[in-house]
Amino acid sequence: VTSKIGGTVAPEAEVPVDEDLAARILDVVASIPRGSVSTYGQVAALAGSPSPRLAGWVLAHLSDDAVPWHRVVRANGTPAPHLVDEQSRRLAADGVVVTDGRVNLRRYRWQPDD
DNA sequence: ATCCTGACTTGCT
DNA sequence: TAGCAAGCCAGGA
Repeated sequence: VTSKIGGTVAPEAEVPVDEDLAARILDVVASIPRGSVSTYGQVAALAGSPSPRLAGWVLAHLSDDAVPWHRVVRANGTPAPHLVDEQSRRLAADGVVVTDGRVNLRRYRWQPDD
């Protein structure tokens, strides 16, 4: 399987362990273009993560300034409760409209094929 | 070892 | 539209 992040990836061929997996997750998030958003599930799928929770965990613990974590929301378009404020501001700065703490995914969802 | 919690999803009621 | 349960992974008590 090919990933547009930076090379080829084998989701099921080999056991993707923490570091590589975490790195892939961060890469995926880092590749989300400004003005678009993605979901934990989508990020997990693209990175080959077995669980969306892991994507959340990685962002919560291993993200740095180079990672636009604010472009990742939950499957229903709502940010996690404790960061709705900050995230909403950052998204607004990206040009993403957030109404009632919610993003219209049908409109802003990231299509890796762009 | 068990139970609980957390930047989650999906499916079924 | 809303609530609930089951899966899922990492960590802490």
